[in-house]
Amino acid sequence: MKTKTKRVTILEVAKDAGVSFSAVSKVLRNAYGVSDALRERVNTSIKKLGYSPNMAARGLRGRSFVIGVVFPDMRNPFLADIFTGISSALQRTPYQAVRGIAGHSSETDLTQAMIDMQMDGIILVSSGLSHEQLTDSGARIPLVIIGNRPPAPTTFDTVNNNDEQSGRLVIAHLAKQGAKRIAMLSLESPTAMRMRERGYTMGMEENGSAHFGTIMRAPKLSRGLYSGIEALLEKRPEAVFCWCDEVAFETISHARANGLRIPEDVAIVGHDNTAYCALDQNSLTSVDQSGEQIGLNATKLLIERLEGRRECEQILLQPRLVVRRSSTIHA
Amino acid sequence: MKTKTKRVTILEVAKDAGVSFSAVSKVLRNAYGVSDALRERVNTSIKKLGYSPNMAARGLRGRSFVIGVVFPDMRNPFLADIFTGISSALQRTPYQAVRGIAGHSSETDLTQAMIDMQMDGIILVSSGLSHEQLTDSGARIPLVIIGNRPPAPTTFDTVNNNDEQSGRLVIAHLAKQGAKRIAMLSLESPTAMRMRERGYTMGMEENGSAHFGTIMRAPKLSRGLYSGIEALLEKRPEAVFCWCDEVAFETISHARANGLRIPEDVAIVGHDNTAYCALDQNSLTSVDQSGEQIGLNATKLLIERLEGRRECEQILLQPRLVVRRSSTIHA
DNA sequence: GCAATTTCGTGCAACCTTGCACATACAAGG
DNA sequence: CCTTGTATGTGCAAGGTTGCACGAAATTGC
Repeated sequence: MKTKTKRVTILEVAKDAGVSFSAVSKVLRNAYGVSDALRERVNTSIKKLGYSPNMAARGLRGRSFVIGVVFPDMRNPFLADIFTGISSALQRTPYQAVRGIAGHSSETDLTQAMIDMQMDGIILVSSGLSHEQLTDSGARIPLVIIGNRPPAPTTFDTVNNNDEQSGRLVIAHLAKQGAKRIAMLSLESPTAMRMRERGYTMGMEENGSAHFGTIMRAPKLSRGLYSGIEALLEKRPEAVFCWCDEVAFETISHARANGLRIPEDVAIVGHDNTAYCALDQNSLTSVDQSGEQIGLNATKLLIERLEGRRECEQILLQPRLVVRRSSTIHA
Repeated sequence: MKTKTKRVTILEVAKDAGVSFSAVSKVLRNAYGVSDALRERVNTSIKKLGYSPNMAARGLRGRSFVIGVVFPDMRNPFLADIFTGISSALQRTPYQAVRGIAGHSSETDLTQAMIDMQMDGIILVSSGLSHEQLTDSGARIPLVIIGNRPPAPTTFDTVNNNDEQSGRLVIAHLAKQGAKRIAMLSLESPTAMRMRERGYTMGMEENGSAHFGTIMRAPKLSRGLYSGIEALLEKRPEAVFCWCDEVAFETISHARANGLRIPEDVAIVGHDNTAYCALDQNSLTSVDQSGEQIGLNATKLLIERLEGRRECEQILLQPRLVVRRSSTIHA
């Protein structure tokens, strides 16, 4: 009953094919010095026995061909877009992706765990880690950071949306429609938010309404925000710029519950242009930062790193505003 | 420049502590036969050198203490609830969780990859694999299935919502309000959906409106559904029961866009009671199947398995209807 | 005080793979 | 026919850990 089905190893394949196990290894790695005949024979045996290499053993010796992706949570659908990009970039490569979610275990723990599992490299999304911690991690393992733009990284690559531009786009759009009292709901942690706030502030200054510069920060994406939104709406802003769509949806909900019309009483703008924005009940204006592009680029950078690049690289992508009813004050 | 910072190994810890490396291993595994003094000394060295065991090497020999979780996609927030449950169940155990997303790579590939990575066990969520495939996988590695209820599993455990009950709850609720023409939007793949459909059908029969039993199935959660929803709404059902909240939100969007009032013209009910249901713009009636409980139970079962249990176990959780405005026809 | 038992540590094989150094065979060049 | 070269395959160490078998010392029993 306890048929703990022994794994088929490279050795058994070798025996079956009647060659040395080194030869099998060569075929697997398609290394130099194997005749077509041998390759054929080995491949047949592999298929016959249903062999697949043990990643742990492989990782112990050289590369594991597994890369880790660390997300801050799994509730934000924008992260799904990023992952789509990562997956498709990995499509024609020998690499596999594995994901971890911070939030429960800490980000440092998770990163360490991934190093322990012999991952070849890590993509860290919207990390709350300090510049110092990132530098440290980057020294230990090839690292690409998404959504966090420290001044001058020396040990890792970054891919970011131009968050400053995001903020300015939104404010410019709202200002053009006459809005002056524009509030922002932001987030404490990733430094990308600081950039977005900067864009907001600059936009407000250009707009001549710097006096209303109201930024409210939450520690992280969570339900607890509600009370903050309540308080914010009581100040009666003409518009609210939310750091992500999910918060914007909540803001819409709250505005409606308080009898405010959208966009007449309060215009609302989100960020990320996730799928739900297009739903009629939301019809949310949002800044599109193609998550897929971001994921794609990050993966490209990481693979380049793994192939040997040593200098750091930074990619900045340009956002694009998608206007919908939630901010179309004058229809 | 290429300071590929060598990992600290168990050997260096041993040297630092002035003991054999086997002794260090004993401390790590807190095995029998270590004095407090030695334990102390080793732990100090571990901390001093910042040592952490190499999981790959560990996995090569015995258990890796990593379990894999396979999700069908990462867009459904209900999965986040499940993961929360899994994480908290893992909290006080030595196990770590790692996640993979099917959809790009196939589920079988992913499962195989996890076996290759020496994971100790796997939790498979809403898998589309056949009973046969599951049985096969279960024979190779400890396996718990969530959201898929094959007749009589022999090699794996299952945790499920009572989906039949879900369907009946919904129909009973709608029927009580006088609805007769109730449609259902379902999904092809996991067998759990068949159960939910069964509940719907039984409910419709009890309700005396079996003649309208309209079930529309999509291959998987995706945008493409839209056309199907259009067609369905044209049949003018009094209510639509959607297999998950996301589809319900889309249905709401479509109904609104077509000038239908909710719930007067068409009532809408979702499933999973995800966070967005409570938003004012959705206010979606939904069946609550505590994802957290499901994740918790699945993890418990898996750990029991890893600790040696051999008989299969099946857990069935009872759902609960949460009524909101989207189905409150007579306010 | 000697044997028996317990407690604490050490030695070493095994896990499965990679990748280099090496052996063999066969062809071509002189 | 011997030398050199190339193509193909084999042998083996190494990688970091676990866990068992085994010594050595300390404790106990009588």
